[in-house]
Amino acid sequence: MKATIKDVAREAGVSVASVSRVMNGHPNVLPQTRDHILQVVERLRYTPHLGARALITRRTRMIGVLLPDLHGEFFSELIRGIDAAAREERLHLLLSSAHGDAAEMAAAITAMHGRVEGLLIMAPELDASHLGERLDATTPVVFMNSRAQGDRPNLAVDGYRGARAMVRHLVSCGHGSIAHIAGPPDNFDSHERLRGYRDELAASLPETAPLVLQGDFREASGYAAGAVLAALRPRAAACDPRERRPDAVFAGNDTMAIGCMSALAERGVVVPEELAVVGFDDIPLAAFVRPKLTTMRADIAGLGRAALRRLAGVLDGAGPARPAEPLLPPEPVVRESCGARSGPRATSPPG
Amino acid sequence: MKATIKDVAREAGVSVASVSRVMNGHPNVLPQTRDHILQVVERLRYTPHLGARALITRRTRMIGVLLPDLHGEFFSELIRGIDAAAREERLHLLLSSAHGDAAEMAAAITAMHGRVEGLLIMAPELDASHLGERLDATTPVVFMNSRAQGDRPNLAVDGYRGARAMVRHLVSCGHGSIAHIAGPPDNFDSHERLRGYRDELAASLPETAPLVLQGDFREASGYAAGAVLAALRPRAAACDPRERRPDAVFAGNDTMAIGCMSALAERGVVVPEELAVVGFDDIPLAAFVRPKLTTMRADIAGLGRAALRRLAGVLDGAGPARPAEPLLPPEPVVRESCGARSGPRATSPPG
DNA sequence: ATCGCTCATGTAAACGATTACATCAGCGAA
DNA sequence: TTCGCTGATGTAATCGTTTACATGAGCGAT
Repeated sequence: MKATIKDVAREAGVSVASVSRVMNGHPNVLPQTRDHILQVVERLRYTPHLGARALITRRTRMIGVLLPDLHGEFFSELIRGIDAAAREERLHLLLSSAHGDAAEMAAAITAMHGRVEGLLIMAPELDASHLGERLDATTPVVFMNSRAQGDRPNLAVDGYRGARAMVRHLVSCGHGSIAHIAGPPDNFDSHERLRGYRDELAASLPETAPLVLQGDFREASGYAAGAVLAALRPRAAACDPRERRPDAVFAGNDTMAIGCMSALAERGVVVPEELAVVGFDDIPLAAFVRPKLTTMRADIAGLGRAALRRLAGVLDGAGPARPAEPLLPPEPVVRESCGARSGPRATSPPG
Repeated sequence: MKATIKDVAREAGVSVASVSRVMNGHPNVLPQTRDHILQVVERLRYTPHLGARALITRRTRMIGVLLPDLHGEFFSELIRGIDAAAREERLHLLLSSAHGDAAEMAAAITAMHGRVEGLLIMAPELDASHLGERLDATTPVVFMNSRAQGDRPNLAVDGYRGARAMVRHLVSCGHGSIAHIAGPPDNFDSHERLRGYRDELAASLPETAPLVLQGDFREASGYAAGAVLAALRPRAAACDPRERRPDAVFAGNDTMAIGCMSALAERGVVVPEELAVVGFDDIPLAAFVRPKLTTMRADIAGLGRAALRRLAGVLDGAGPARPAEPLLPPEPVVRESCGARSGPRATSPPG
């Protein structure tokens, strides 16, 4: 059995109060007493029981992190950011991932009561709005990349503006028809990026119809979409515009973009000359595929870091002020896969 | 302030014991009493304070996960496996990542005392052996991919055998000279894979000298290594064998392999015809790069899952028996980048 | 009526810390 | 000597639970 404060007190011939005082660095304890207690602490290998301490101080310094079923680099980057900030703030992370539905998430929240001081939640499911009711008003919560939850803080990358900027960039590269590989339906990020694609397309290329391929943010779905695109008639041979392959495809994230390029390469469709491909997120790997992927940098780690800092702020009494969080603006990083460097293409050859 | 068990008891006109009993599903409570209490619980939105419960039951159902500075998909896959198993075992995860040195890790362990019932530690630093002293003998620990720590359980992917198998495969593809891109020094995994490379090279290709390029498991270091390899003289033009480019390169992990291929493609070295490239881990992306990456499947998620189950086992009294854990055997997944499909090459053209 | 049993419920002692308050020694001033 | 102050230390309440044990009601057997 592990040593408790009582063991130390008995062994040192002092009261538990004194031990507590030296453990917490309080003044008003004789140097010799302190030294003696410290020796006993060392000898007994005493470590304070943080659970017991938390019970009375009402500070656990733990925060719960609830994440959906995230994949690949997005997940690691997010955690990396959160973890780094938590370290700075001397906070600990209770991680609970892979939440399918709101019910499961509610269960996880219950499981955290009395353990955490605050919650960091990423609930990209569009129907997660009734989740706000499940959490009592007393525990501070910061959302990430979620649909607005009442007036609770919500930090998000601005997928809508990012998507519009990306489509605009493709148009400026001379691409006259642009498809989109969407992320999972009912996902907030997918939704925003799709919405941005639609709106910018309508604004910049009003004569063309949107072409949306359904994906799920994973490699394989990007691959499948790539196969579909490869099967369409190249522009030159096109007759019915509906069977014509677009000039460019904007994937909802980098992972799908890479999957898509894989399918294209396999079928001999050369990127970007025959079909430009761009992504979203700027995962580390984006710079290391061939051709290098043009994408929107989302700074996912920064998002995690900012969210945790925000939460730490309200924990320290900065208060839940400023309910409307500014959306983090993603910025374009132009590499090769968009065809920008090969110069603008002819906009629309006849026939 | 949140409702406590006392509030419920008072409100329902019963004792705290009764409330506790219904909350824990004990028998011996009148159905009508139970129903009444349940109603009050609902009305007051009472949730048991798990910290307080843990204090007396001595079961927190939390386990601490200590990870080094992991990157990319390896990290996500590992967490995914751990998390899935934890969910099954109704355990919660206290995550602490990015531990540079043993001192920082010791601090993290202290910070977990009294919160967790057991520890899952990945300490690939070779000098982490004195870490065992830091943890008292009473808390169960399971290591992952670490150098053996006394007789504590240690689950690991067999990097040594995996590396040998991979080198053997390259040889069987007809490659007569093989380089290696090593992971970070002082890392257990790097070390094992490098050792496997060396030993198998000595066994299968005794006439050739090993060529080891230093990397750090990240994309950029693989890229740098690729640049070095591209600069070497192609086999045909070779004079001094030390300046001759090898036939194949075995990267310490997939991430570096992908970085390496990126550099090669950029410099016009075609994979696998001019230089075969293989990796290790089989991250999801490995199947979606061009050419598709041949690698050793490590089942990282499976490792995490197994480690957590093992820990749950000793928690439930299965005991710390069977100290020597079998190493998980990685298996080769042959795709395109090794040149296997293009048939065996001429082993050694004259000159 | 008494005994003894079962079963629902209540009382109070833990768990391991923190901390307000009490106590007490030492000491200088009146 | 006595008072009051200061500063070190001890006592005990407290945090929100669980649970061993006590209590007491109901009831069939004697």
